[in-house]
Amino acid sequence: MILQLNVIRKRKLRKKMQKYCPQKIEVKWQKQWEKDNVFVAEDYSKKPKKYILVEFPYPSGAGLHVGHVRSYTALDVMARMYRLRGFNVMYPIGWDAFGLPTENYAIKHKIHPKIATQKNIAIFKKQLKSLGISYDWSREIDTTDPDYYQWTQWIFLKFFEQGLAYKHKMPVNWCRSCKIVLANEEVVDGRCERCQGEVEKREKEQWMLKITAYADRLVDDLDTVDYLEKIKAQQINWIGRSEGAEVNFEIDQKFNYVILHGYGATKENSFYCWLKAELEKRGHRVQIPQLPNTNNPDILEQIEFVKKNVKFDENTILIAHSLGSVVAMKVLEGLKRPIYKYVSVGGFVTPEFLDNHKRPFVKTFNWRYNFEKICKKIIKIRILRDIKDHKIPSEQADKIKDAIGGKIIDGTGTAKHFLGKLEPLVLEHSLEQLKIFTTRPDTLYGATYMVVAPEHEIIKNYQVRITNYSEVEKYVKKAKTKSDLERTELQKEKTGVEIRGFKAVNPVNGEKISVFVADYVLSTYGTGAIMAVPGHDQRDWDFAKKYKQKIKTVVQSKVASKDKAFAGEGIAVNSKIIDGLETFAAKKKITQWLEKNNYGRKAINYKLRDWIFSRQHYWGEPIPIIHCETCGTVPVPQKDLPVRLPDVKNYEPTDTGESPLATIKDWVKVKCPRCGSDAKRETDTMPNWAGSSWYFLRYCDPKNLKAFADERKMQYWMPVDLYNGGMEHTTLHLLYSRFWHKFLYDQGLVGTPEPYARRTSHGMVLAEDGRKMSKSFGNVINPDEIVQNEEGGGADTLRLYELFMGPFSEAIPWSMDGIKGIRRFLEKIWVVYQEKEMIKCGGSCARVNKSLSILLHQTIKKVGEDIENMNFNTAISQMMIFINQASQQEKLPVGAMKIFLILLSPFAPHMAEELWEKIGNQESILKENWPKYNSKILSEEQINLIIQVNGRVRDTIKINRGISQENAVKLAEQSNKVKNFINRQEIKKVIFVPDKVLNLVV
RNA sequence: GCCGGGAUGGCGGAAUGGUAUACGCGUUGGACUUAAAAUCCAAUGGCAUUUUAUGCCGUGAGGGUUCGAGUCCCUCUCCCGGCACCA
Repeated sequence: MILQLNVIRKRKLRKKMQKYCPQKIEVKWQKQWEKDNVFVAEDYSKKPKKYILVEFPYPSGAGLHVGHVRSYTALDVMARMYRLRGFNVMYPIGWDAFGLPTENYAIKHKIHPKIATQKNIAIFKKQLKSLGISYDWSREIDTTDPDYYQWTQWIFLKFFEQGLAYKHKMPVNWCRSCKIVLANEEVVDGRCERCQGEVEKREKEQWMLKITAYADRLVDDLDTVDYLEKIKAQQINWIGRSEGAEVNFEIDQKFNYVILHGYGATKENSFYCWLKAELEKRGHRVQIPQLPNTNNPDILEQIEFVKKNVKFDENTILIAHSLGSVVAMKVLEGLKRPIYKYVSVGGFVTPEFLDNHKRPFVKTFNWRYNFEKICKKIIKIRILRDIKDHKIPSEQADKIKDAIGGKIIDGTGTAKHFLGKLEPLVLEHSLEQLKIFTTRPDTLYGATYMVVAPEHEIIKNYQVRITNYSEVEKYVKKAKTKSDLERTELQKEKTGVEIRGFKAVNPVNGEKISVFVADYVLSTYGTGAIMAVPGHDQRDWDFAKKYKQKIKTVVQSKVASKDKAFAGEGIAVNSKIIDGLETFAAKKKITQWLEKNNYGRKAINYKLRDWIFSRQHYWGEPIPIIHCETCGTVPVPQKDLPVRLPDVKNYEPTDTGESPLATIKDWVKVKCPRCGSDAKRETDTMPNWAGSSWYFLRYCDPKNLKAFADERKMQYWMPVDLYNGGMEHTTLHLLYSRFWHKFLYDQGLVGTPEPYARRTSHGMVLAEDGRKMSKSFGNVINPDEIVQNEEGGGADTLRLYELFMGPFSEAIPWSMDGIKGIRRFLEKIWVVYQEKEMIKCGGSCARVNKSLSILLHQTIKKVGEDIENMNFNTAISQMMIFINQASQQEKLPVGAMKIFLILLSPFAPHMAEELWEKIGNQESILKENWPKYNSKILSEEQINLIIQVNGRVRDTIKINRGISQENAVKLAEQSNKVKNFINRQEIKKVIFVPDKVLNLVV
């Protein structure tokens, strides 16, 4: 009878039950949420803030990828949970829309990239909304919006003001097919990251950002943030800091030195005496003409004097201090044949001193030069600047460099204005030396030859001294025409040519050693020259064997081998001053020795290069700079920002490598903001990485017209509490944005040194065949297909599946069968909530169903903890366990089932809302609180105590938690199974882990 | 070569030093059905057995620590990711 009644009741319920139609309920709730503005983050709310961020997408024509969905839903689950836990959550989204794919699309289809971008954004937006992700759409940003990119330009100008954005002529990576300069980061295995085309080297003037100035802090500050270990490791690896020493090897050539003193100085005063002595000690010839009227100089008189009394030739090195540099330049101007080197020590070219009034000669001097002529008279130029100089403004060095070229060496004199009794910097640059970098200064005694890169300046500079120049030149030319790809592909066999005509001197033992040119030495790392220690470096060993150079052992090894270099650490041998020392101590001691004797110093080198910031393309932020013939490089004044991208007929880059902007004459032509004369705009644009380097700040205050973001708002929201993105951005975007943020921090514009408190990465979603999803393989899954599939899909199904497929940070192949399982799970929930009888439990669900209640609290605990640790897959498993048990009950306590819906709501928000409504709630589930678990209920669970004999499981007994060891042993001894194994032997030892295991050792 | 992370059923994967294989997929059997699909129930690491219950073996390989090891230590193999002639 009762049975029959149940059947009738069930049938009635079945009639009432609706089919699960995800499409219907999902759209319904999405509209509702939008209407109620439920996901808008409130500035300055009293609730604790939580800034959750995902990398904003590039709105490509291909639409949303299932990989995007994985990252976005994962963080959506977190955002939704934190809201339920009472946090003021900001979860924003926007568009990183400048860049090549859109430009290429524009070229192909003759559509303005702005229009293509807007179209793509609309598609992405629709797709994202169909997933029910709880973004705060009111903070949407677009990097291509002039209101946005004016601030990208503004920040660039800050870099420029601080000297961290500079123009530099350099060999750059040039992609032949994209016709674009690539950053080092965009070259993968010598090929263009985008088109796989070959990359060649071209000399070009480029805008650079001085990220190397932040290298140390970018490494060190990783200790202050919570990033996945592998992300930290990759960043450290990429920056590639190595500590070692710089060592100078003197060249064994003799030179004729001429020293021109400065204002008020004499031939005998200290500065020159020490230098003369040092140079003569080394066998060089030194002349110091005493300039006439040193306290009241007349420039013409001094020039005539020098011309008359000094003989210049191709071996002359001219060192001029202070006012001597003015005389020197004038003398050089009039020379017939070039000298070798000019060293300006605290020199200047225009009459701007810090103590102008004390200098009567300022007015009498002729300050006009013919720089072109001067340039032709010098092969090598060094400009030494004392950054603490009290007489000469530091811009003077830059002015000399602008006028005649050369290299500025910044340093501090032992006394101001390089007037000390021995100035190491002056000595170092007066001498002719090869500077090298090594991480193993302890092997210096084992250096038996040296190698310079084909690009090294010594080759050009020493043309007249190199006896086999044509052979060397041939090798260099060949090496330079090789692309990076060719150079690395042919790396097996090392090649090189000995440079004849001079030798280098090993400072520790005075040995004269040969210098080679070889392309296994890179011009871009260290100093472009190395000391070769074939005994302890495999590359040098290979080269030495081929070119028959000596191999010396200077570090003792236990694993001595005749056909391999020993590169490990050990005891120094055959190394006079460091013999017997361990590597670490040996390095320290020899470095100290080098420093003391002016042969070198401790040094740090980085693999990281400065960031090439120019692109010769249309679809990017114009670099806000104006070139004026009289004023030079002038920043666009802030009131003229943004520099808008003009419309152009043709988006293709020009064959000269200039941006298409260069073809718009009206746009390029502009008045100089400083002097008002005709000037030209910079036509290069910024790389794709610019806009994304600061976008997380703009979300704090997306509509601000007066600043990139309001200080107080940033104070409230920053730093980002959780930032998730792909591993592929670890060395590019992540590093760049940390760099920008640190720079802004130094400028006092943001409040924290690091932008992201925690950084995680999602694993890639692979295709079912285990390969990458790609159009060319035809294995791409479109999320729309899943969302719109009525029978087996829906947004909730897709969301859950993407999180259930495997550990969040690992790459997992897609599985259509896996989706089926998730949809079944959702259907099961649907059925449980409609078919089962819900019992009111008046505060205690445990009274209605104790075991389900215990399971519920286990589930509350596990789901909450798992979400925080991003173990979404196991959180979902736990919910499945709960539903499986619930589905086997006739009657369910309604309180427990409500709580379960709250747990489910971050994962399957639409279903949770719908069922929440169906079981009779008026208000949205979003207004609920995240449940807390009750540890008392958890402790009431009966557990299986494992009984082991000699460490092997023999039985389990059901017990209440908290059983004592005594009682446990008593119970165990009653078990027949256990008795058999004890077999009347004596129990020697009892190991008892409460509530887990009892081990009897016999 | 260097740096990181891995290796667990037929598959995706779970396991604070304490019952290895949770959860899902698949497979097999059963129920429902004229039938199929869907759904529901049950079984599902291997081997052995005159005791169907019990034993033994099992987390890439080999050693070790421990009452007890997928988990810790040492050696090695393979796979994935990053860097790479970086001195």
